Amino acid sequence: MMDHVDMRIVEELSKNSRITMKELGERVHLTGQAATSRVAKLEDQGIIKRYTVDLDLEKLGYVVQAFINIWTNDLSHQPYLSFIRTQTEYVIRNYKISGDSCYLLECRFPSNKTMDRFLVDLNKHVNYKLSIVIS
Amino acid sequence: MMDHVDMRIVEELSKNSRITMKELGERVHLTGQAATSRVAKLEDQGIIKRYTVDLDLEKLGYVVQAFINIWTNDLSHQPYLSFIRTQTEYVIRNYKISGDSCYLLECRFPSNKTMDRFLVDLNKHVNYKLSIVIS
DNA sequence: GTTGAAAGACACCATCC
DNA sequence: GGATGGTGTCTTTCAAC
Repeated sequence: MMDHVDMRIVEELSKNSRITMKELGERVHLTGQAATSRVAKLEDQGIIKRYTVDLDLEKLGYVVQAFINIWTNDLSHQPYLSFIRTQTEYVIRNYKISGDSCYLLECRFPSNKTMDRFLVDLNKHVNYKLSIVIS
Repeated sequence: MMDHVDMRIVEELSKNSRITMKELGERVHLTGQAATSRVAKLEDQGIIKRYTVDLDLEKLGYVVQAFINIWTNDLSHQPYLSFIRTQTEYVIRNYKISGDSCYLLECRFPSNKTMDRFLVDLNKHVNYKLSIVIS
């Protein structure tokens, strides 16, 4: 499926996904057209899911970043899962994990005040342990 | 600094960073030139850090994804920090966090065997608690 | 921030190896 | 699978408003 050239392509696109296909081709010693068709295949296979940007969350006004471990004794996790689906502004990702806790929730908040409000609401559904990201 | 149009631009580029400036302009009701200059400003301000891709790690052969909480009693964290800098293939991100543990390490591995080797080496520098990502 | 026009670069197509 | 050549589109850089 993936050969070394595909690996190099994925690597280069991770570094800068807005380069032209011609430029990408040169970096992996291919013509632009060959690069284009390989990238199209990677997209079709779902290996490349989407093209996106790395943003500076602090500069965007999200001053607080946090990881929140989630515990719940309920057999159904639906109340929790429904709740976080309503909080897309603050929730970056929600991982189901093995180990002590049930989920690991990655969040960002514009202030401690909004985080506090979020945690109060979260606490209606589950127990949690908060870890603030320092760097 | 950031107005609503800039917010919309960042939003659209998050969804697809490979659209043309003309297309981006249309989506936020601007001309291509105006979109280009706004994006250039966002890049200069460091709000847009880089253009990248979302990859399917499983399809790339990284079958195991894990979060690892790190504890250390050493005053200097340098041995640990030096170690993870040598493990760029497996380490996605390393967060310094508040709370119980010192760091939260996000990793991916092509197999349980490679993860085990990593953990054995990691254990020479710090104590850890492993959480495997299920979904 | 918009419009318009120029040159250059790129993407996409079919065709070929 | 990859390379070549032609056409239409986009980008870039001016200008003036």
